[in-house]
Amino acid sequence: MPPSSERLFFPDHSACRTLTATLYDELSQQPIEGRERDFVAGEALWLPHDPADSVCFLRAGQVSVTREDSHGHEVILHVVGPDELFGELCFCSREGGRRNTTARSVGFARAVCLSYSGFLGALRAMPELLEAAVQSFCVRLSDLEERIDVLARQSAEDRIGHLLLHLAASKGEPASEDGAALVRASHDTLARMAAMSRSHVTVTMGRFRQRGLVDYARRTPLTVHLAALREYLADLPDRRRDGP
Amino acid sequence: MPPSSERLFFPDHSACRTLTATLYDELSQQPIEGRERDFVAGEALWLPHDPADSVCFLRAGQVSVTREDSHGHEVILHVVGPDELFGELCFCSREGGRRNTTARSVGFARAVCLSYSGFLGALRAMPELLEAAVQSFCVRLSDLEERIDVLARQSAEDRIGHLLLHLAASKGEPASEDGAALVRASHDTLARMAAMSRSHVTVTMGRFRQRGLVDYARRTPLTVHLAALREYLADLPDRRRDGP
DNA sequence: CGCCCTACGTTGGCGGGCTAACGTTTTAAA
DNA sequence: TTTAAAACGTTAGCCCGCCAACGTAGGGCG
Repeated sequence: MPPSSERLFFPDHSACRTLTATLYDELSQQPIEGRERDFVAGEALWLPHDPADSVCFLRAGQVSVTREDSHGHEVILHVVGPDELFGELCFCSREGGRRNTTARSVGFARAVCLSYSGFLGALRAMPELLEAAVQSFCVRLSDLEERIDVLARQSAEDRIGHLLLHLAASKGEPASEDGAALVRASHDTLARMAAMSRSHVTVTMGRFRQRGLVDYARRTPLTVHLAALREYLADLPDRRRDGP
Repeated sequence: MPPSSERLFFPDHSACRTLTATLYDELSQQPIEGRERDFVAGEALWLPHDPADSVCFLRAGQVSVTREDSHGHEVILHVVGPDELFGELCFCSREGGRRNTTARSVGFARAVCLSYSGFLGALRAMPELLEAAVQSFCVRLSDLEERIDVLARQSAEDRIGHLLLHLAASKGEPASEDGAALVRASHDTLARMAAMSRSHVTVTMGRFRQRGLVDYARRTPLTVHLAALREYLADLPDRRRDGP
């Protein structure tokens, strides 16, 4: 889609994920110490004080990884989709080897969890798995950097707008219309991703809808008009901070 | 230091880094396609439009990885210290395999860069290197999640306070005083990390200093009184957002 | 010594995002 | 059906963090 699109090693993440999925599929059939478990809606995969001693791979469903401060405000760090690796903060988290985050299944979910040694062993045994894992790490890092880029913006339109572009690029589904993407997220979810109040998300999204940058209705997926939104955000007034 | 401190796999990151350093040291003596380069102060290691096709390892100096929006506002994503792996976003960045970030040396710096295939090959060839690389990925992920946790806070004292705690935990040096840590960062740097204005950082830091939570003077490293600051932040008034 | 440059300090004013407190619409459960 | 609970919509007011535009302190360099 970008004007100067050359041949990439992996054009997008779906390729990475498919690769990863296949390999983890083989992996789960190996006799290693990984156990598959099912989770009902809202069940916790781990809590902040749990030891961070395993890596997980999501087979089906959705899992949200959140972090909350002392006052109970919750930030969504990561929404894990099928065939994604997660929980990799293991082995070196600073505060006593604990998770410091909460992982909950959204709806039904099925996940495979591996111990650290089991994970390393599998990486050594299967070269292609190593490649897939590196890809997975890179995707996560890229995702988090993009999240920081979103949170560093101070205007509400800037934050929500760029969050939508990010979600569309990473988890968006193709829309019927051309140059648009479907994003499944409630205003409340967007608020907890952008660290804004829910009502202000609604107000901002309302403005976007009036300008024809997005389309949505109650309980239906958002339609993001990518080019129009991008152009609008680029033309936003320049609020610069104190200079030298 | 935490009350319930059990035996950890790696008590802190210095262990990871030492391990990594040693291994990369061996690595650089292997005849693989990695080349070492020196950079003068302010020189760019890469620019946003450069292809993201290599992994780097910092031997000496400091490198800042930043991202800037369309209006030229700059956010510091990562300050790389000696013996750290960086530039791992390679192989799957969405926008055409470009960096989308800028890496500049702060002062003099020396870095080794490996191609993707060279990196993977080295991981396969040296099992201990694999372990070090996984550690490195985990550190980066943990760091970025903590940054998100900081940026998600809206009060200035909350943001700067938690940023200081984070910096003290990750890059802090032991202070003469007990329960304190030294952090080397200017107000301007803190501002670009917390996405705040420089002047407001100065105001907030001034308040912290008056309360005895930090100590600093011009051009000297900050002294952060960890326990006191933590307690102060926990007692901050509860600004909660609109509930159900 | 005088110069520049960086880093920290200070204030006034203003705008935008949060809080609070509602209302409306739709889905799911009882 | 009734009730409850999400999810989206709206407004008023206030606080706080940004902006602008200064001032001050020191370090490095000629």
